[in-house]
Amino acid sequence: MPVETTKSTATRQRILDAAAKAFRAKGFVATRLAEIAGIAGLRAGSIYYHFASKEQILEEVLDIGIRRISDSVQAAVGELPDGTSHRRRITVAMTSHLSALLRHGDYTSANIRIFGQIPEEVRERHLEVRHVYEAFWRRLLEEACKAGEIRSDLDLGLARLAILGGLNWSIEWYRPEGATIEAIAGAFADLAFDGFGTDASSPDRD
Amino acid sequence: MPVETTKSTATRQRILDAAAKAFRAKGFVATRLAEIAGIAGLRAGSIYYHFASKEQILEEVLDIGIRRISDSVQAAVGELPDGTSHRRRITVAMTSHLSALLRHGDYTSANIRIFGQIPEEVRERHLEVRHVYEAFWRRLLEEACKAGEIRSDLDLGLARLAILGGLNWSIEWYRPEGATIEAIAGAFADLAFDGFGTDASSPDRD
DNA sequence: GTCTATAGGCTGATAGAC
DNA sequence: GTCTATCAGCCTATAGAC
Repeated sequence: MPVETTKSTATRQRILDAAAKAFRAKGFVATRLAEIAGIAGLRAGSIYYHFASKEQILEEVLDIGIRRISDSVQAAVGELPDGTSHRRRITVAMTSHLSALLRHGDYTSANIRIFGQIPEEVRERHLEVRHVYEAFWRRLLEEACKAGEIRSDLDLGLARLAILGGLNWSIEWYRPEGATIEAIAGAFADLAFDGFGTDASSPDRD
Repeated sequence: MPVETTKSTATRQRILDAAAKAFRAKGFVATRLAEIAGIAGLRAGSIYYHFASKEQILEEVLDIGIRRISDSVQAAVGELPDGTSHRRRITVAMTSHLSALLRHGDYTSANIRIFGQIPEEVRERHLEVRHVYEAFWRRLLEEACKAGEIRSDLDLGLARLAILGGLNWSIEWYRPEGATIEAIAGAFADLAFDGFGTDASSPDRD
């Protein structure tokens, strides 16, 4: 284990950055240590001064990824003044989630993208961190529902999955040249609250 | 190249089935030929009688995956009687998409899941097939919009991405023990058309 | 702290027997 | 058609010089 000097910390950081970028682009197994080292500006063998194994790098990248999303969303929502409408709170959460995903990209995208393909033990350990974030969203929707801003006949779990799914999927199609992140998130939020149907498409309801 | 006998075709099929299952679960690079062979009931070397390379197996699996989704959705929508509402058509398309994804699973899920992590040349070639399916959805939404069943102030491209994103993301969380595929698709369709907001959450609009 | 060198293991692919 | 045997290459990880 390396002593904590500034140089060590900085190199360690460069390795993590490089790994996140590579994992995001090619996946965990397809990424070679030599490639990570290359991006970070050193040789493959040197990585082992900072990390015990490739898998340990993966764990840290995953951890940082979900934490960045979680922290930024909770901070953004937390900064809203008391009495902010739940619609606004949810919109801000969606915007912040998308921004963390697409803007500070590598860690967060790597997390989302390779999650289905990592070693089982790593996944199980990481799931705990995810559940904390999920719980935040569950509460957010529940409170909006209690306040009467979300229909009470709704399956909130499915709604949460639909929202986060639509947002997370953006890493597959988002291109910086297109609509801004804020515009996308805003459109998705409006869609989630109002739907895209008209009165003409309204079905018979009980 | 193998002659087309029934035995050859059957074994070839078993290899593809095995590959789809493995690719879905572990990704392309992490899947070993020995593993595919094991599931298919033969030895790694024997695969090369049926396929020229691991990459060629991947291409076929991807192709079959997107085609299964595309065919099943277009067939389901095509069977609807003339005059069926656009809301119903879109709901049927969503249900069929989700069903192809989660029920006949391996090829379709593999396609969705590993798409971001495959060799570049394979990806580019495969994108063409995807665009055909996307075009179908674009038309579906456009027609609904023209018929007045979708708000005309909407960005249909974003709406399509939101819908398909929410659906595709289900491979990350769907479990057969939970809600049925039809129930999920129905809930998502209602969500897409009506949103989950109430009058109380309706913002000021122009 | 980072390097070079290399061990040790595994993998995709090929060749030839059956 | 499928097997066994094997090659050549690549990769993670380690050891020791600097």
